[in-house]
Amino acid sequence: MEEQSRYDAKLIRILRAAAAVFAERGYHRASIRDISAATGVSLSGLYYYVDSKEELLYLIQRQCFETILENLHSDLRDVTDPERRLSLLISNHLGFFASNMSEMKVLSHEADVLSGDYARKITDQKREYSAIVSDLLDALAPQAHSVDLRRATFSLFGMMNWIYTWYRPDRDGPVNVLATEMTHLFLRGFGSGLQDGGIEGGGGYNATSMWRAV
Amino acid sequence: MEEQSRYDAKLIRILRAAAAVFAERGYHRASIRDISAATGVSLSGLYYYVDSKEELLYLIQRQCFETILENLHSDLRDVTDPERRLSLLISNHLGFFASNMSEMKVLSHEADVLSGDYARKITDQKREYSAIVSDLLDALAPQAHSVDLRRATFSLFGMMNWIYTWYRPDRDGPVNVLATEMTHLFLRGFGSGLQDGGIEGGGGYNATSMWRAV
DNA sequence: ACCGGATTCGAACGAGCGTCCGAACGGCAA
DNA sequence: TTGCCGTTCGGACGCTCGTTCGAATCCGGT
Repeated sequence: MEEQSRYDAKLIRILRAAAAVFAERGYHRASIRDISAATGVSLSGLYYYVDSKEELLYLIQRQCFETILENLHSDLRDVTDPERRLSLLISNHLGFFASNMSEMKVLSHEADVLSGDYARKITDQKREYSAIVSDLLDALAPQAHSVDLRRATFSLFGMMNWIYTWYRPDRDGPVNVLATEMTHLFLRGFGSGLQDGGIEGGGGYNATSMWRAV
Repeated sequence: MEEQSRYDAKLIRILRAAAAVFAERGYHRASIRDISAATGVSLSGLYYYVDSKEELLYLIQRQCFETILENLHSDLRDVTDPERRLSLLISNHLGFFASNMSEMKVLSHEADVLSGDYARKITDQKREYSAIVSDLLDALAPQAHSVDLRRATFSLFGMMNWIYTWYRPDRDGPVNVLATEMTHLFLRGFGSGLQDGGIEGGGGYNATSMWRAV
C-alpha cells in the first residue's frame, strides 16, 4: 500500500478524478480537458500517464472489479452456509458501490463503451463475477428452481446495480440496511414479513473489507 | 391511428430510426449525421421536423412513457387483486420493453441527459409511474413492511430495467415467461418454490395491450 | 398554367474534441 | 557543475460535431 512510487500515486489520483468526471458528465460527454481541469494536470501531461481516454476508462473499471473480487473472496472464505454467503455477496457489492459512487456509476453506466482488448479483459472479469453469483444461487436452491438461474442472476444484478440511479446516502440511510433488506427481498420476496432476528441474525453478516477501490 | 398527416408519419419514422441509433451508439456518441443516414433524410432536412438533437431524445422518451402509462391504466382497470395488479404491471413493463428494445435502452440508459423543460416533463412522467408502483406495493402488504417502500420500488425497477443489458429474445425466450418469473421472484423470493398453478394461474394474467410505442 | 406554402437539401460556420510534438523543467548521480 | 532521464506543458493539427441559411423542389388548389 505504501510501496507505491510517485508515478503510481499520481496515476491513482488521476483515475479517481477521472472517475468522478465520467460519473458526472458521462464518458462520451466528458472531455480530457475536463479531467485535466479536475486533476490540475495539464492536457498533454495526462498522456504521460495514460495512452488514451479509453485506457482511462479501462483502468478505472479493471481496478474496480479487482477490488470487488478480492474483497468478495476474502469475505466468503470460511463461510459455507449459502444464505450467509449470499448475504455477504450483496453486502460486498453494495458496500463497494456506496463507498465508490463515482466508480459505481462508471461501472454500471459505461459498460459497453470499451472495445478490443480492453473490452475483452473487462468482460472476463464480469464473467468471473457472474459465475460466482450463479454458482452461489445454484447452491442456495438445489431442488428444481422456480426461477431460471440466468434470469435470477441478472435480476439480482439489476436490483443491485440500479442503485446508481437513485441511492443517496444522506437520504437513503446506511448501506448495510439496504443490503439486509435487499437480501431479504431477493430470498423471501416482498410478500413475506421479516421474521424477528431473521436472516441477518442481528446484522452480524456485514462484510468488513476495506472499500476504497482506486 | 390512420388520421396522421404525412408530416406526422415522417416524424414518427424519424423518431424510430433515431431511437435505434441512440440505442446502438449511445446518445452522445450518436451524431445527427448518423440519424440522417439511418432515415435517408438529409442532415438539414431533419431540422424541419425537430428543433434539436435533445428534442429528438425528449420526443422518444415522452412517447414511451405515454404508451406505457396508457397501456398500464387500461390493463389495471377492473382488476382489484393486488397480486394480479402487480403481475399485470410487470407484464406491461417488460412487454413494452421487449417490443421496443431500442426505445427501452434509450429510456433506461439516457435517463439524465435531458435538461430544462424537457427534463422536467419526463421527470413528471417518471414520478407518475413510480407513484403507481409504490401505491400498488403499498396495497400489497398493508401490514408493516419488511422492506422500505421506496427501496422496494426501486429494487423492482432495477430488476425490470436492467434487462436492457442482457435480454435477447432469441436466447432468453418469450417475455411473458420472464414476467411470470420476475413477479414470482419479487413476491415470494428466490428461495421459495413455484407452487402448482401458482401465482400466475396458468398464465392468464398477461397484458394484452398493443406494444408499438412510436 | 401558375401560385404559395410545405418540404428538402448542399454547403458552410464556429466550437470542441482526442491526440501529438518538441521544448522546457526537475532532481539526482557522477 | 554537468549530464541524464523522468516528468510537465503550451500549442497546434486534423477531425467531427450540432446547427443554420438560402435556394431549390414538390404539390394541392385555383
